[in-house]
Amino acid sequence: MPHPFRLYNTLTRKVEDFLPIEAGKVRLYVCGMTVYDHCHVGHARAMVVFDAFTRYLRHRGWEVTFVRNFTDVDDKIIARALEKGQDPLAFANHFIDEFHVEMAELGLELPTHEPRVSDSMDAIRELIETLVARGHAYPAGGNVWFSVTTCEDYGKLSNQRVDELKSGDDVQGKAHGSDFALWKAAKPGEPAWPSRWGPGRPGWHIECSAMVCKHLGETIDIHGGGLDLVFPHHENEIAQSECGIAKPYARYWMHNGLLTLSGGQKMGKSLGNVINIHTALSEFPAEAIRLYYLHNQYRSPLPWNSDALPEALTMLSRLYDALEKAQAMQGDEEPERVAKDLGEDALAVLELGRGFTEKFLAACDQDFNTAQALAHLFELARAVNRFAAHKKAKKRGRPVVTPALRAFELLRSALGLFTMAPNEFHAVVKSKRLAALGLDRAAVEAKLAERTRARETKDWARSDALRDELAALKIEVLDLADGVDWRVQLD
RNA sequence: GGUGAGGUAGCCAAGCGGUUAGGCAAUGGUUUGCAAAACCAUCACACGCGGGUUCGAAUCCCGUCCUCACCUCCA
Repeated sequence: MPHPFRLYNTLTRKVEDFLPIEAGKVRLYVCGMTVYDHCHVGHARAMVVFDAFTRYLRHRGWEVTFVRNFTDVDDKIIARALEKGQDPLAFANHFIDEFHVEMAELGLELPTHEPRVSDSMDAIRELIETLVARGHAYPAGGNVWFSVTTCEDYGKLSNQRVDELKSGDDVQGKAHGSDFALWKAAKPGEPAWPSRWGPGRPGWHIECSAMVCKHLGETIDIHGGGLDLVFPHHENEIAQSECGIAKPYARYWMHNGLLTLSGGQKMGKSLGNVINIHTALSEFPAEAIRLYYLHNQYRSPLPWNSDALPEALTMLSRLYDALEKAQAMQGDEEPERVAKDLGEDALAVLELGRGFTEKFLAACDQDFNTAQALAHLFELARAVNRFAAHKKAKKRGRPVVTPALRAFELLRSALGLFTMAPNEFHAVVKSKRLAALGLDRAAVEAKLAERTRARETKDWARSDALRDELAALKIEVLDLADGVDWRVQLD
């Protein structure tokens, strides 16, 4: 039996108990990319949030059907492709392929379905025909427009009133300034699909309505996307679908907050202030990026600056260090006995570990509050580190740290973090940071080896000089109890 | 102008009527050949401002000042 949870619903502006249409099942649709450019770190937030949310739901026992579309037929795609002398669909496909590679690298699971506009023409035309037949849409000069004034509760998601909207582009043939295109007549040289209104292509909003219906049914449980899609995109989807099928479209609307720059201004393609996810992934491990997104509540704006990823990596490294220490512990006694013998710190890590699952999932159950859920993990990690300083922890500590190890496993299955072994993680960090600074690994390791030789003969002057040289290259040397390690500075 | 979100210690950020959230930075300490990492302590009895309700408010109510987003393509 799946576990209940609560979710903020943009439609009602309240956190509500989630009630599924069909017991045990969640039908989730999330607006994906319009593929005319690279995926940036703002898009990636939405992708990671809904990937993590899906993992959490499945962990909680829900059967999730997750659909995320690609908009591969669109004005901007066509304009950009023709500018470069390329076929628009091939141009879009190129970015879809890149998106898949980057999302795999980011550690995303594939959605159940990834429909494309170009594959959904039948469903789109069918819905438009229904809307025309029902009097909610009208053809004019090869275009088909949706008539917002025929939709009684138009504006219910964004609380807009038709008569107060600034009127959009003044296109000939439109009956009302806020009417929007369902079908656009093709101009010469543009890709076109046949229809009873003449050759053309779908408008932006109709595709999602059609794909939702085709893959998930007439009414779905949760519709997600970025907060910037509330109006007009999601508002228009509701209008089209509810006028077309005369049933509610989506029961819960879940919107992720946007990435913001200094001063709170949002990051967006139109503002030209974006960082591609490819760039971030080349310099930081995927899980550091994931932690950056998930350490904030998904609805809050998330500030982006040059410290964001270094800070997230610092946090993640500390957590992996705790995991590594816990994994290194041995022993197979009764946990209570070990806790009794080794003192307060052992007892603390045992108790925090045992209480973790409940606290972690309770936070996720309350509007997917990963910020609070992760705070519990930091408490646990500190307890592990504190206990690890005990001189008998390594030999006998395993039993008291076993619940903590399970906590890290829970993070992997419920949020997609800690999917690597700690040594693997450290290796990834090193290679990405070296690449980010353009450093040569062999040269660094040669200097380190030379320094180790100097230390063996207690030639501290030489050893420290080499450490300074490495520091100048932004390499920090760590002399550990069982050898030498190093890392690349983050500032 | 319309609609919505928000203002929490140096910075970021949970909480939303009564128990130290958490992170990052900084400073001191333990440790170390010296460092780094880790741990401990401090910064932190903080909640835009002014009233009110309450035994009790960051949390509720009224007023007020700011910030951001959407209303045009945007995750």
